[in-house]
Amino acid sequence: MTEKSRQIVYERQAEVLKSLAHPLRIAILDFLKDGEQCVCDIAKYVGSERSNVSRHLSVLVSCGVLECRKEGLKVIYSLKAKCVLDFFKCVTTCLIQQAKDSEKLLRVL
Amino acid sequence: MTEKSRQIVYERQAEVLKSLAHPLRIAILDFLKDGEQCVCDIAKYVGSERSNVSRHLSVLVSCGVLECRKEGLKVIYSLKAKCVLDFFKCVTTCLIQQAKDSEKLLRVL
DNA sequence: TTACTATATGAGTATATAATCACATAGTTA
DNA sequence: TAACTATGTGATTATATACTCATATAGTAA
Repeated sequence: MTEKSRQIVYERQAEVLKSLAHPLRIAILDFLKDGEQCVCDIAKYVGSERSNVSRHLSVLVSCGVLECRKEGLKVIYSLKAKCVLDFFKCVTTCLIQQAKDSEKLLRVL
Repeated sequence: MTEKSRQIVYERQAEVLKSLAHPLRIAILDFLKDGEQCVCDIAKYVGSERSNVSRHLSVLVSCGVLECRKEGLKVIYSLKAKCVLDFFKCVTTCLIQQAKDSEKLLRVL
């Protein structure tokens, strides 16, 4: 792999990770892990405007994390790359470690 | 878990994922997966200014992904949450799927 | 047909993030 | 001591991202 194509891979990987790196989009994943849902129900769950949710959904679709299909008036979104759900265990490990470190620091102060 | 604390968890998870969602920081992880390194060598590897790299490193440390120690003049950074390396297999799966989908579309056009 | 519902998108604004340069600090070596 | 090296940080600017509102489109139902 050349230096240039390595850079491109890093950029594309960053795009996918960026698509996951937003509280509202994480809430969407958390909702969809239990099954497919339409935009209106997703919007209700995450507590944001439909237009905003629609845009966040399209980010996730364009990165291949979600997929969607039309069903009458509704558009039904579902998880495509289920492996992203595994990320959260590791992320939670980081957060717990951070919390422990803060605690340790507090005891020294 | 209350609705409010759920939101806070999503936000903190997003912070950690955001710390990974940058090409330069992914390059750093790629370099550090083979062992600890000082800022100057990391900067050489990723091809960016030390001051810039230093800032990116501090983002990763503050999210608990990296840790560091002083050794004389140098500061040595290393992977703390090695589990983040597992993310890249899944991310690559998304990218390959995307590429396949584009290919499929091309054949229809 | 008209009225309605679900979804998507353009434009504008606010906010967040990244890169650069200058400078500060800490440790090293002559 | 002075000169040097590695690292970190403040300030500025450029760019990217997210949210809101208005509007467009597509399908449904009266």
